[in-house]
Amino acid sequence: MGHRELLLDAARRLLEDKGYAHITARDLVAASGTNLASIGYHFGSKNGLLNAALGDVFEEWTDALAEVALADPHASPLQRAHLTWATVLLHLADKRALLLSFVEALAQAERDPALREQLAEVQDRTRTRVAEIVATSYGDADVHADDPRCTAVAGFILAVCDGLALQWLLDPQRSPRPEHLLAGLNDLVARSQN
Amino acid sequence: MGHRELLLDAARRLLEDKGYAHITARDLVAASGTNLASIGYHFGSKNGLLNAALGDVFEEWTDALAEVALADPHASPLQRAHLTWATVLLHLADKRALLLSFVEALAQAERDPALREQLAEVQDRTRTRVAEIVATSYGDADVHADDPRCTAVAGFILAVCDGLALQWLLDPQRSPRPEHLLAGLNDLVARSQN
DNA sequence: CGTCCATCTATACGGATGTATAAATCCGGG
DNA sequence: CCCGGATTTATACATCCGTATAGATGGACG
Repeated sequence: MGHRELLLDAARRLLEDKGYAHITARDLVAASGTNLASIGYHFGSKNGLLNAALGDVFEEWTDALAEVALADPHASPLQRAHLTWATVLLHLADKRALLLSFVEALAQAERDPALREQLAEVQDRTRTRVAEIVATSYGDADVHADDPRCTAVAGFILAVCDGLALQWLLDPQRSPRPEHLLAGLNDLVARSQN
Repeated sequence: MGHRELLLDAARRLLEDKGYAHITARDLVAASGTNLASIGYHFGSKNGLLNAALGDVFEEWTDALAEVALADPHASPLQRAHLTWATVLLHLADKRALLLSFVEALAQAERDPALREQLAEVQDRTRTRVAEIVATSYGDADVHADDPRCTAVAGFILAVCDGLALQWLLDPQRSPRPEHLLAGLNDLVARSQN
């Protein structure tokens, strides 16, 4: 394996247990057994390397979620949403540093257009994907993923995912539990129909 | 005004238009017309100063939101939620750097227990406050803010707020619009009742 | 007026970091 | 075998940052 692959691997490992912002070029060298200058040679800069690695990890994470949401082909949209939220919360504990990496990257993206573009693209792809799942669960061939109803539901589900993760990051103890979310949602809608 | 107040003011100003992470001690000195050593003298450290300022700004922001949510005493919970989401999205454009400061602070909080404690406390207070509003709109004297139904709804509303803000930060163009959220929510629940 | 404490000033220190440079090494092809 | 481009190595550089230190200043008070 060349230094390129070694560095990419090390970056992924570090992202998953040290976060993004506090990884130094020398950390990457130590974890990969390569050389300081190889970072610049293969990736242009430290951030170039980190961002390349981050994209991969991010994508895998959303892949895993999509798989869960699709597990039961007969689930209703709400059931899928609930399942997704529950899964997010369930796996959060293992992925704390990774989640932190996303948050740090999000902050960093404000000053790094390339990174921002990359993250936005992943986000958009995720939204589209969720919209597709929603469309499928309509069971109506005329309803496609780009139907406003589907994108709306997708945006909503993902907003809850993001918000959940954020609240959990700050205070796991008091963060909402999935069944409460579902109850809250039902209650919210029920009360407005009186 | 002593250096203490000058620094606090400068910190708030910088937080609102430069974010958190990239403020240097020398920025604070320049913006306040004080002295490098005054930071240490009055606040112990640069982060001490920044965190003190951040707490204030954060609190004002949630105050403003609560006021909006309470504007119409006859609104249903869902109407309040919708109004809150719409308001968040509406004001986001003015508060971009501030929102970024929160995200950066959230990342920083992982390595700064005092900051984390402080942010978690504000979050908790906010959640309680929203729960109180929800309880009020039940119009039932037996339902209090600590009723699970209220805290559940509150957690849910805030999760959506957070998620919305996050998506908007990354990509304002394609972030969900409040009316779509509402439509998505209704659709989600309606479809699950078939 | 003189003392003393709080506050303010100017500067130095120590350290860490990302990147560039130049030399060494490797390896495939002629 | 040997050449040359690709890669790897070792190190130097330049910069920036947070904080500590030591002394100046100012004003309240006896």
